Amino acid sequence: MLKKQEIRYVLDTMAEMFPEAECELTHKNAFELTIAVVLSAQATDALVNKVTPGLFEKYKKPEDYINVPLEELEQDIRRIGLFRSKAKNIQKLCRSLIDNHNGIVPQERDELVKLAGVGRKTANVVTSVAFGEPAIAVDTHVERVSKRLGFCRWKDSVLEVEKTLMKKIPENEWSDTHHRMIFFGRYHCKSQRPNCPECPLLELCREGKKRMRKTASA
DNA sequence: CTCCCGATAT
DNA sequence: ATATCAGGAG
Repeated sequence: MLKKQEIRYVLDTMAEMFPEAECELTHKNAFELTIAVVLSAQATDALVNKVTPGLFEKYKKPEDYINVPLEELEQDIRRIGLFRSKAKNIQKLCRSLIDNHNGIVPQERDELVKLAGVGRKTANVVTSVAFGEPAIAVDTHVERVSKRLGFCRWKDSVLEVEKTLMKKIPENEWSDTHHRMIFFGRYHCKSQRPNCPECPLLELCREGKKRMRKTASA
């Protein structure tokens, strides 16, 4: 596990590597962001960003999503994958916004997670990115980076990972480091071919050193 | 836990 | 061919 001093070094190094890390899902408001994050489950941001421009041109308000047949919405998001469940969730989500929230995306995490298709991770993204609340959304990248680097234990659940990160990182740095960890995981500490040879954190990364030994002897 | 699912990288 | 992608519902 990383020591306090090492965590400071990791955070500073990531800040140097990705100084302008931010949400890469294109959106113009909280509603579009919510839809985009729901769509992004098990899909790349790049793919979602190919679909959402046309989608947001056609569907501007919650009413627009429920005023078309489910099959039509399914076809409009088909390329992203998991399209049947996502289309259904989006229509339920929009009905709930209209019925319970005056057509507006609520700011409270407790209310956000009640929406169809919105779990803890999506709620954290929305509160953080759209409403400026400190939060650490643990997605596949944050989880992988945290475990490889030793912020937490390999067996920890995503909720445990989030709790540990919140405890070990100052609250005013949550949102920035959250995005930097995503960039670090997406572009450097990748799942399939992590760039350990050029990693400035290799010396304190147990997983990285293990991988280097493996490739050296192969 | 399984299922949902197409696009892309390896 | 297979693994992975800003996960969540049942």
